[in-house]
Amino acid sequence: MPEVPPTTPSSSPLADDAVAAAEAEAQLEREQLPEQLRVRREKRQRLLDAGVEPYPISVPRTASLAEVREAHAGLAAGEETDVVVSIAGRVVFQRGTGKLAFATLQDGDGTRLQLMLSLAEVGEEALAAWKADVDLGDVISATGRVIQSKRGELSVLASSWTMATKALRPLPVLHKGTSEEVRVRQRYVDLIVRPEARAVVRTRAAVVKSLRNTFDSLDYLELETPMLQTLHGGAAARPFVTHSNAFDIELYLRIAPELFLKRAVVGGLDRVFEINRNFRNEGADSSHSPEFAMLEFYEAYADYDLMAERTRNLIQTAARDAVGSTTVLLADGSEYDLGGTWAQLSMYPTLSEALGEPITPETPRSLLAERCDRVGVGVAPSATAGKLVEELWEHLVGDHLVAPTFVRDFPLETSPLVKSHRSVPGVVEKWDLYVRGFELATGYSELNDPVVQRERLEAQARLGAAGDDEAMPVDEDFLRAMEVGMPPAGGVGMGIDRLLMALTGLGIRETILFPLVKPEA
RNA sequence: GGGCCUCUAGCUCAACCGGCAGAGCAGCGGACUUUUAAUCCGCGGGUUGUGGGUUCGAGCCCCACGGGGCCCA
Repeated sequence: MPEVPPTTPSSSPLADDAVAAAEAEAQLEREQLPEQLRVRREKRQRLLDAGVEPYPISVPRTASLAEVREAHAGLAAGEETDVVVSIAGRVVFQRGTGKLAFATLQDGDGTRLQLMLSLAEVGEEALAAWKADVDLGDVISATGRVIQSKRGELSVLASSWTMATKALRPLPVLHKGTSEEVRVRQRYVDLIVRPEARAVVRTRAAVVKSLRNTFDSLDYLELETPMLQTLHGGAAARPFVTHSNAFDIELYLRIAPELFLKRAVVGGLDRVFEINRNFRNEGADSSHSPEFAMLEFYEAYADYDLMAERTRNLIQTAARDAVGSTTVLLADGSEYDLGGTWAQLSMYPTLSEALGEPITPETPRSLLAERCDRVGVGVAPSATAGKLVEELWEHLVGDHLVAPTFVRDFPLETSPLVKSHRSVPGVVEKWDLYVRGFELATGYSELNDPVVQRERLEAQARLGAAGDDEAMPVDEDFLRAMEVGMPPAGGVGMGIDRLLMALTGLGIRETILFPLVKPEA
């Protein structure tokens, strides 16, 4: 985008000196470039000096590499056609003889096609220019007949070629991978050299498309609710804080869309979903990213049982749409079965079994803290009895769940937005879906009694005042919406990145195209 | 937050007990009209992540810091 140039000309000797010094420094920097980068810059300049544009606005292209492959499958070795095509692609592999050069071109979808340049067909000048100017990584365009080489490789035999984009940096060795650091820092390189990296992007897009299709078939509306919020609510998490210049107030990047989606349900939007980013100012590891894609959906007149069914349907349909089966192949080569109905178990009974003694919502905090100590779970002084139950359960049971499992009926204190259980006192109608030992989704029968909701949020606010920096503040506008009345409803939150992890067996940073990484030194 | 592993040429990696920093690919120059990680001849390419320390001598040992990965909390 062109900037308006400054109106004051920099003609003072001082400014000129500064400009000269900057130029000298830039020159020095160029000279200190590694040889391979310098050589490519020199080639670019040589092209310009010869009147050849290294970055033309457009180049001839009448067919993608895949289209050429499709239209000419099954030619015999040595067979030539009269079909002339113009193709373009990145040079990923080169072989040359004196009067004949071969290059492998790669298209954006990973399709490759061989290009041949023979002295007889392309001419002396164009062949010499090819050898002098083209490096691995350049994008080029070529026009010529489709033929099958003597060794049986489908090829375009060039009658002319032109530079499409001169690459100034060499590609990594094609037949090794990229290092883990290059993968996350330079995904653009990773995508060129590693087919698996391209596949993840496509799988992710297919999954999201499938989710949208499923929602569409259920008459759900897709909404977009605020990412910049004046209060952070809807989850137990530390928010990122930012500042609005226009309003001169602190704002939070959202930790969850929940409180706004529920306002929408109050307004009569009975079936709504949102797929968008959440931000949590917490640790980053192989299953947590500070920004992550979240799906939340709410349905009036549904409860947590129906929402569990909806969730299973969404995931199994996404698996079939994105990878072709509910039995998925993981990155380590093992298979994982997401098909059929999934196990359901209840938190307090399974924890009681694991500990060998009955644990109920009435079990005193002191006993739970002692059991945490015994099994090596760290206890924060501010943690409630319910929090300790969850910690113990995760440690003793959750981490070991391999097959997809719904864990039901959570402690009340840790679930301030969930309705109390219809028959079991002291617990709420909430489930977590565990897949391969991690939490993939959570579902509620949503709390809609505004008086109880106020009590729960005020209890949260007291925890916050006592130092719990994950506690929610009281959101008066949300409570006002609840007072207007939300129909009975079920709701679910599911991490999109985690869903990709479940379908592929990859770490979260491999499922996110451009994950947040620390700046290079 | 804690533990373990890792950082060497553009890329992927070597370098024995602390003793002249190397290979393949890539690059540069040359030969070659059917190659498929072509082949053959020749050449260049390094602040060993950063800063300290020990030592006659440090890529290697010690300390601190930074980046990445894995495991745990």
